[in-house]
Amino acid sequence: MPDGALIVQSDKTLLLEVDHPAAAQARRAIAPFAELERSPEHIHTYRVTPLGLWNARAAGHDAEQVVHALVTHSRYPVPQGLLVDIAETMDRYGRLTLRKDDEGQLVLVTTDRAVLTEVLRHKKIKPLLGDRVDEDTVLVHPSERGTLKQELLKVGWPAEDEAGFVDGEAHPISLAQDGWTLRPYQEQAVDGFWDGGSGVVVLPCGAGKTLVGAASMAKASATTLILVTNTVSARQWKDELIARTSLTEDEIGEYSGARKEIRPVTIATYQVLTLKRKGVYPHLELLDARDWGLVVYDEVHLLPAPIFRMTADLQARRRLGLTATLVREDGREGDVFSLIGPKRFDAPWKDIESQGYIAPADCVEVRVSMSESMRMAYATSEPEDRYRMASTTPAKLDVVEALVAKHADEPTLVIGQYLDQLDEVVERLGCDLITGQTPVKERQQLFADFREGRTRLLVVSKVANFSVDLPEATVAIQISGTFGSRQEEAQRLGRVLRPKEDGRTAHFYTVVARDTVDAEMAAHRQRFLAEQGYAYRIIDAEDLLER
DNA sequence: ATGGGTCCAA
DNA sequence: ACGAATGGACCCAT
Repeated sequence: MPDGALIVQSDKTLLLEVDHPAAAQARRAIAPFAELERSPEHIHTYRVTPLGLWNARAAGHDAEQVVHALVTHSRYPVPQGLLVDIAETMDRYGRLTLRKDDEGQLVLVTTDRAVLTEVLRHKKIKPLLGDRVDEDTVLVHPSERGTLKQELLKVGWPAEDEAGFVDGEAHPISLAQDGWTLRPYQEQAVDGFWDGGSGVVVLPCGAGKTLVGAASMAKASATTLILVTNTVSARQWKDELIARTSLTEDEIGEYSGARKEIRPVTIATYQVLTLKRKGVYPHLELLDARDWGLVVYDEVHLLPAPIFRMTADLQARRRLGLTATLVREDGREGDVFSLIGPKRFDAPWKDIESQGYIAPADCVEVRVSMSESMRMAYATSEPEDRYRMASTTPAKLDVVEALVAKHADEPTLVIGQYLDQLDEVVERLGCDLITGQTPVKERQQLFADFREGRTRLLVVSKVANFSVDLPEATVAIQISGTFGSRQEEAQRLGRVLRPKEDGRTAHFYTVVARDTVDAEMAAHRQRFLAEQGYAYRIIDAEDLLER
């Protein structure tokens, strides 16, 4: 009898039977190269993509390992064509290599003349290349190093970049030696990045990405430019660097709208760099203000498009990308691969959980039925109004109340996207509310009340996605969210995953209106977490309310 | 110089 | 395809 957990199909999809005893093992085996596409209750669908295979390749996996993973877990004989295809795709990475020749010139060399000939014929690639040195070698203008990698990836011949980096201006940085050490996975992440030279480290929220950055800076011991999404995060980086490294306050500069300090370590917001005036970028000078030895990109999944363009010109500098999820809602994963670098380290959330660094989580989707009148209104409404209508159905309020009562003595966050809906929750439950309009002072006060246990229930809007100083909770109840955003889901779950002193399980609820677009979007959002091995339980609101 | 408020882009 | 939050510019008051 065939009994693997996977069904491997020739269209490059993999079907994983979730309740199979070896499902977890199979999921782990395919995670390095397959992306989860759909995750309903029983069968999850993964897709094998070229980018996934190349990331696996860059991480040191070879085709043999990928094939082995499939063959081991497959229920039926694996289609031969697929195996051939996988081997061929993986083999495409590294046929072309960027490196420095003996005279120090940047060249593209190949182990396969036909490939070089093929790419030379591409209209977009030809102009990026200089004279042909010999049959297997062609000159590359240093300024086209990034663009060339982007274009080569697009035509399916991603180049391995071994051209190395400038050291940049040296600056002594060491990790503080006062009774703490990097966690093993952080150490591995730093080594993975350093050996690769540039690329992306993927770690869950709260797993200490900043420390991976700090340790990489210590390894480089060079002037460093750190790019972050917002000013709160900039301040956090600064505090953390002062606490955990030999760096002092006056060695770290802030380059934002308010300040324009350029110091050996400079922390800048993406926005200030992307600011455009009459068609030019006035703050681009920052990138050349110093001979940076390392550029750190925080939250790579949010990297704005203009930064990609600027990064194309920074290919000679070491680049470290940090993120909780490589998924981008705009599909520019390929540009992250070409311009920042391949994935160098990736710790599945479940692995970090089993080591006790993040709390175990119980994820539940609660399905509520809309009232008859709401259903009629929904059925006759314009498609553009439907999402909001379903998301904000008043029936959700009863569920929130019941869940809050069920976890009466635990710190609980209610998270939603529509301010009116949040007002209703506050009215019903009589608790505090934090939105974008809440002044910073008041926010900090409310955060402090919650953190120190004076209040146990807090309703928050989308600020929850951004604000780094949101206190930890053990229960999060999500009542509405951005159109199926996977990374939002990841952020929000991250909010409750700080390990609890007593090893307690965190609870993550998503309240969804049955038979509506709300439910569809929820399914889409949950894809990322399912990929990380979190199983959603689905329960009926009616069952919850009876008890 | 610093802190607040309003407006705007994406 | 939407509503909400953001950082930054600009302006004004100390």
